[in-house]
Amino acid sequence: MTVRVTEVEAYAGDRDPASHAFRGRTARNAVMFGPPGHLYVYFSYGMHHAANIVCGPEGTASGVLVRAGEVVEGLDLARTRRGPRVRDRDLARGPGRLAQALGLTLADGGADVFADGPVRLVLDAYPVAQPATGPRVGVSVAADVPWRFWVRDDPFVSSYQRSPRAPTTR
DNA sequence: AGGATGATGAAG
DNA sequence: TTCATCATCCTA
Repeated sequence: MTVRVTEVEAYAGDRDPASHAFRGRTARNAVMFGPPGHLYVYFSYGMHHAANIVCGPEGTASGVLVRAGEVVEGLDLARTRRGPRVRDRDLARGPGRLAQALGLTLADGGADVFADGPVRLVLDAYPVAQPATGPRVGVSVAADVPWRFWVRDDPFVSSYQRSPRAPTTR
């Protein structure tokens, strides 16, 4: 299966209160402290997996959450994994959906995305000249940091930034 | 608008 | 050993 990534979020390890690695190394986030190019998969809300790619040098614990993409090859497999009622546009639109389409689970954590394995990251010089940026999804802390990046006007990005919830007074 | 559902980690 | 907290998605 091939997925064109359309949306990502950056997490800056110990300097980023929104990062899983902010409070130091644990069994779950240990991969993030390792060398870059490896998969950090976590399980959230009791039902969804989400995939990150470790991107800092060893010991730095930064990562990129792959939030959405377009399944451009292997649609049948993606449809099988996601279910018959899912529209093609929604096959990998969202972190949990993308992980499910790729068949990723906790067992895939630590995999090297630049080596032979369950997932491979290919840099094909796809030009994203002016990516849109904005605050990250679901993080209440460090909401001022625009570390979410997506392909502008691409239908295969998750829908949150289209309907940014108005600043609620609380 | 709200419920599901389980790993995780901090507290006790 | 509990318990609140989630870098969410689905159904209503």
